Amino acid sequence: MIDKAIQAITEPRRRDILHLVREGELTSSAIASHFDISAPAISQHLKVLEEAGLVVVRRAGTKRFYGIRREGFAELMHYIESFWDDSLMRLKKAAEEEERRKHDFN
Amino acid sequence: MIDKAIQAITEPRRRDILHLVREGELTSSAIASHFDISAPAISQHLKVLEEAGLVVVRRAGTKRFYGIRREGFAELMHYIESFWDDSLMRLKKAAEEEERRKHDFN
DNA sequence: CACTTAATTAAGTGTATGCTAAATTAAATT
DNA sequence: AATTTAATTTAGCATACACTTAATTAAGTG
Repeated sequence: MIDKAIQAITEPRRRDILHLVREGELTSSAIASHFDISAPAISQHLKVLEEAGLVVVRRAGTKRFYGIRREGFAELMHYIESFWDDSLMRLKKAAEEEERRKHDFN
Repeated sequence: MIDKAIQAITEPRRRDILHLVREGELTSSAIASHFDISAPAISQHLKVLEEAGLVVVRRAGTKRFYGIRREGFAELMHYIESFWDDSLMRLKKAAEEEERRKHDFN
């Protein structure tokens, strides 16, 4: 799932879509009106975002309202964080090691 | 830069490379030995990661040591966080609103 | 039940991207 | 200076992906 989420946010227009729906639910056509690409193109992007777990759909009659899915972003953040945390810890240890060596030589 | 960083972590092999160098600096060939693709392919991936600001190179003789660049991941995290925070705040407000309505009706 | 509205799925096309093998760069060794 | 080692750049190819238009689905509405 994390793979799909990362894949999904690669495309700049999909990130733009996420920025739009972050403000609140929007229909497919409302989203499309903000771009100069066709409605099907938007629909395809929304499908990718949905499959990545970054948006959710709520159907109401012929309309479909798209909104952000928090859990998806949480997963994404944790993934990035894992790199951050590990490398941070390693750097911390390296710094401490360096500090220790300094004391030994002086 | 954030665009390049996101673009960079899209490719699964590049994420694998990041996992490897997260443990500590590695040469291009050391990294290549973990994969079944050619050395040039790895080199190209490393270039993408470097241009995205996610790794740094340290040259030593004919060798080049690749290591993680924390700042790059920090940027990435902040970007993801921005979606998270905004939508979280919105949901918090929505929950409070719901709570208020409950009280009004009971 | 035909028609409109909202959206998606399908088919086809051009560009971007990851791979390979071959050529090239650059530093160290003999 | 020639050779070896480490890595990159180049050129070419195959696939993935974002778009388009046309066709299809599905839920109201006259």
